[in-house]
Amino acid sequence: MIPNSWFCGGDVVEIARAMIGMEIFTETPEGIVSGIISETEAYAGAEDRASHAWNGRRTARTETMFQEGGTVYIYLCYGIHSLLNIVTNKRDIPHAVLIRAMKPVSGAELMLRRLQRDVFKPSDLYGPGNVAKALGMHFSDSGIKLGRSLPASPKKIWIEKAKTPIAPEEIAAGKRIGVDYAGFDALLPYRFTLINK
DNA sequence: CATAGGATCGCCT
DNA sequence: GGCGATCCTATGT
Repeated sequence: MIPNSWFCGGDVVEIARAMIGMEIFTETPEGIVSGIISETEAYAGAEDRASHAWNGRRTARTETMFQEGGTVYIYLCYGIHSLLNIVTNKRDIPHAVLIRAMKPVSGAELMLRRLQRDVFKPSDLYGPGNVAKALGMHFSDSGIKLGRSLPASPKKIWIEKAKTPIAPEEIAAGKRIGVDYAGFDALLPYRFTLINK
């Protein structure tokens, strides 16, 4: 299991890149599921117009991002979708990595049931809303720590290092999705994808 | 209290 | 490529 200290203090962009190929797990009363992380985006806190914490904005929702690395920040988007992020710095530095896609590994049946689907379409599990849904994570779980559950929550979430190492040329960088409102920051190459071979 | 808008998705054409 | 769903969050009065 990747220790939470690994998420404390490094460059959020490099952490987002390094998370490609890692396997993310959740355990709930329904069972254990996992997937290989295949797309991430870095959100670089106060200096990043695309971040909810831009300009140091600190509210009830974004407070979770100001916690220490290894905290899980989940928020509701468009009234429907829970989006899952891992906080990646020291306390009070609101950096986070959004998990946008993964390749199903364990618990495919449970994930498909959660998605109300018969097959993965496309073959990868694409879209941040779908990732959180398949993992059984909900915005009300925001604030949970990697590696252990909140006392009130029966859910657990953790990340393991890649079983097969990912070569640098297998990772593509590009601009982030859906952040056109962020001006120049929308053009930063903060999105990483695992190239299919 | 009222309001506008969003780090999206799936279905339709 | 376009559009509606759907509701919390942030902001303003």
